[in-house]
Amino acid sequence: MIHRTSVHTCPHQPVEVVPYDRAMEETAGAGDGESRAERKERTRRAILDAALALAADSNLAAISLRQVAKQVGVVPTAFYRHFGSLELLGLALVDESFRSLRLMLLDVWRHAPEYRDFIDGSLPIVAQHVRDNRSHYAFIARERTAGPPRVREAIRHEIELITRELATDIARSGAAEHYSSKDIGLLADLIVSFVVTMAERLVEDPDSEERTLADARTQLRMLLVGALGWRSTGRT
Amino acid sequence: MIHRTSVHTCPHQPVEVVPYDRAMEETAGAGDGESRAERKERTRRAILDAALALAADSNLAAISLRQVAKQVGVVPTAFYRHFGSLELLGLALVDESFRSLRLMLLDVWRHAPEYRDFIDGSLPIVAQHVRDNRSHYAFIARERTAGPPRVREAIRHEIELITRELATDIARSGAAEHYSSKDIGLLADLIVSFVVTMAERLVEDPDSEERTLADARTQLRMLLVGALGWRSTGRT
DNA sequence: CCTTTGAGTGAACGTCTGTTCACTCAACTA
DNA sequence: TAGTTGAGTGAACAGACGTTCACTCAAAGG
Repeated sequence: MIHRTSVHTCPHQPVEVVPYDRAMEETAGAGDGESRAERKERTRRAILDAALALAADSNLAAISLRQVAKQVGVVPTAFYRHFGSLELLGLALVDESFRSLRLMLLDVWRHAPEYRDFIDGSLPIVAQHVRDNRSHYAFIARERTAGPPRVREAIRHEIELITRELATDIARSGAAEHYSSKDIGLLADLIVSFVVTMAERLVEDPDSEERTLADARTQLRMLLVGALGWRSTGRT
Repeated sequence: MIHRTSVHTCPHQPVEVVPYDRAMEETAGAGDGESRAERKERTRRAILDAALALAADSNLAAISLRQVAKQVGVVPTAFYRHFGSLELLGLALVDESFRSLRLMLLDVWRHAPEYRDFIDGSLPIVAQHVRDNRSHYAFIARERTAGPPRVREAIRHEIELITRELATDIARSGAAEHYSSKDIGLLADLIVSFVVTMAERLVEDPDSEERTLADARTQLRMLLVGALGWRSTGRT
């Protein structure tokens, strides 16, 4: 583990997550009509958020169950009531991230039947979504290559699903009529890979969003204008 | 930290690195003509290799100085004689990885003046290099997004240098005569990003190398045939 | 030859780790 | 209303962590 300070005592630097303040709730009404399930869900959320925030400074494999618990304001053992391990927590975060992402993509595909619209209309929507869910995208970007094997696998699978969906969408749009279905898949993969790279950059350097986006637009146009003029050599 | 076992005692699973066996050397001749500097360099190498092997199971931020020392067969304090911290060790690994990578690229560019040669001739060379230096590529792929900030920055910078070099090479080759210099830079970035993605896949799933390579060749052809027919709109 | 150097040692420190266990006590259910 | 359930508690454990310090003792250098 790499410490940020060179001293023994790690000063427990404050993270953005608001600690789960049990005292406050109890003084302010002694259980103001909050059901058991609601309270459990609230703690679960607090754990997810705390893990997301703590992992942001390094990564999932480098944080500890106890750090998460302290951040949430709960005793370490309470963690096990919600997740069997940090790895399972990671899988939950993958799930959560991609659920939101898929909803966004549905919206994108509804509004972009043509590839030109795709470039000018969709990229900003993706960028907006990255901006609104930075910590989730940062998590995906990191754990995609550095996470525990099962987490990596889960992310890889989700991205593959999206790629397949894009492929059927390209086929349906008729923008690549002369492509074999295999080559449509490769084109979709090319586009998704590119967008993943772009998202990584938006996450890493949010201040350059405008420039990153402008460059990406040009690059995507190079890629598509070219690729769609290309002639597939395979059959079906 | 995420443990691979659910028990207290971590059984210290063996890694491929041969432990630095001090006893053997001393019994076998009591210093068989090895200079002080040579011995130091040998320990340094052993530390680098041990860190590379240990990080392969998770990542740099998740391994400990003590694990590395145990793997090398040396007492924890000895580590400090070679590196001030795990982060500095990481920077050394970045340096080492890219030194080898740059030599390979020099070779590629010398043999590929035309873009068609680039696709059919260069991709296999890159793939070969990934195969021969898997642990280094795996390290770069992971730490590029999940490493300590300074390590991430170092990797980003190295990749940027390579991109610039490719851009001047494209310009010199005259393959994109109608491109503005800025757009040549964007094209180079597009190609490098693509190759990085391909390298990540070769690392993650070495058994599918042949298929990954064939797909990448098709995709790169889509990208280049298209992009080089594209018309730049900016001015120099 | 005698001195200096510096890679590697080994004990010690205070802290943090994952996991166990028996427990409390408010919300739910019958 | 009495009984069950289960989220959260708090102590305890054995071990791993980074870092310090004074040390050894062979190679290097005068």
